Amino acid sequence: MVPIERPTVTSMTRDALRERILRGTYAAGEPLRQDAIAEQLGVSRIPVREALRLLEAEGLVTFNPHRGAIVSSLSIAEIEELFELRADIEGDLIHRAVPHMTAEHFAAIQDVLDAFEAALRSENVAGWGGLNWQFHSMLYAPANRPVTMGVVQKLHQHSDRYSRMQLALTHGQARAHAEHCAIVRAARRHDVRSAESLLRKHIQGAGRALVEFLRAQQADGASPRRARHA
Amino acid sequence: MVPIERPTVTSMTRDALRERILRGTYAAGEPLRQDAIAEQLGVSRIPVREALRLLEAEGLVTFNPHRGAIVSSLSIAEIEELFELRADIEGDLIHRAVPHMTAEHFAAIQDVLDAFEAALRSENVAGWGGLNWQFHSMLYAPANRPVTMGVVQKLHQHSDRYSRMQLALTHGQARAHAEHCAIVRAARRHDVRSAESLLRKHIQGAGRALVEFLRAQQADGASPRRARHA
DNA sequence: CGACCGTATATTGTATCCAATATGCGCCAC
DNA sequence: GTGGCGCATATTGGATACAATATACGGTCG
Repeated sequence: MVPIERPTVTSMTRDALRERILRGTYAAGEPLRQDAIAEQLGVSRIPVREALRLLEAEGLVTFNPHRGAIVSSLSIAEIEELFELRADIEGDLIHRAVPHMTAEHFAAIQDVLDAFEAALRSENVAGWGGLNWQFHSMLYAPANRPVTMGVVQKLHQHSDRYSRMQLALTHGQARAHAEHCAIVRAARRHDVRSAESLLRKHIQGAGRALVEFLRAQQADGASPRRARHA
Repeated sequence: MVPIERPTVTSMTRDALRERILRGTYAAGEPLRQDAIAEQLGVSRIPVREALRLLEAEGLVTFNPHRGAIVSSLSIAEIEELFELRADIEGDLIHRAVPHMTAEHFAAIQDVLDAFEAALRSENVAGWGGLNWQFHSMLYAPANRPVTMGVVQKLHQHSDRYSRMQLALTHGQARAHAEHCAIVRAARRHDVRSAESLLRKHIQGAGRALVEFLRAQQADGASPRRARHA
């Protein structure tokens, strides 16, 4: 049994800010003025500061002492690395998970896949990020590797932020969904090697597509202000 | 050029608390009363709270809404997993790093090794943790993988906490030092496979020794209060 | 005699207020 | 005219004070 979520102003502020950063409402490199945010959300600055610190921990925000927080951004090289790292770690996870998968696991995974397809049809971009993580985490859950899962969740947080824009613009969601289904089919056959290989290709492919997209965008001269992540 | 460190009360509080947790002054599962800490350090509760949040991000403490923070602890299974994960990620890092190592890298690494040996002789347990991370991070730096390095640093933070007690009590430091030297020798030969293999064994061995140590300690009935990490 | 409910206390969560620091502009000297 | 110094302002960092929530104890009812 999991303890019920008891929301505090800080946690709600954190969620609100995270959503805005992920949606791109606050662009990368943009400064996050504490009092402005506090006023917008109708709270005091204290929970805003704590929320920003939490987001710093998640890597979404970077603090400069006495100068405030900015939306952190990764260089294209770092994004590339991020997806390579994910492919490695998650490949290992699914490798460990597949042998332990039961009918219940597959049923739960199928539910998420269905929800994903529904979101795809209704073009619900916002819901996509959450469902994607749900899918991946359920896929790895049978591996029973809580520490690794914690790491992966943070990496996902980062990559989702960039994935969202790319997928929304290039119709990558349909492809992602198809690849998800293929991975699950391999897992159902208990074909460990195929499942791992498909997953790795899935992640690497998404990374490559994203990097390509970003390079093209950058070449357009639409270079937003740069602000490197500490 | 790296921006100079501009200390704030929050960051100093964070460092003080981290040191205490790492040293074991605050045992695992122990509740961290904000006002008590604030009074001890002669600051108000605000920086204490922020420091605790930062440490939460590092995984050293766990927050329970309205019930406060406790020193987080990992189960033995999780510690085992932690070291396996480290072996995987760091193995990959050194694999990438060795081909790019230059004479300057080796010189810098040798300095750390020497400092390590000095610390070993003077039985400076406190300095050990920092030097160990310095050694490992310099070993991986030529791989130029900043995102992965960030992940690894956090994993080290965790494992160092447990390593310290084990190494201090079982004279594992000498062995660790010898293994470090062997890894560097392989790297100097540009023998990628050996370096990676030695590193993996180094980490896995440390993990196994630690787990053994913890199991023995636990069997002694000296089981401290359990408080699982969320 | 036991279980449940209410209140009292301790602790965290949040707001308001003050201090310290960074940035930008204008003035002055050279 | 240009470079540097100093003040003004905006913004964050920190302290104090207050509100909300959780735990524990004791009383009461079944």
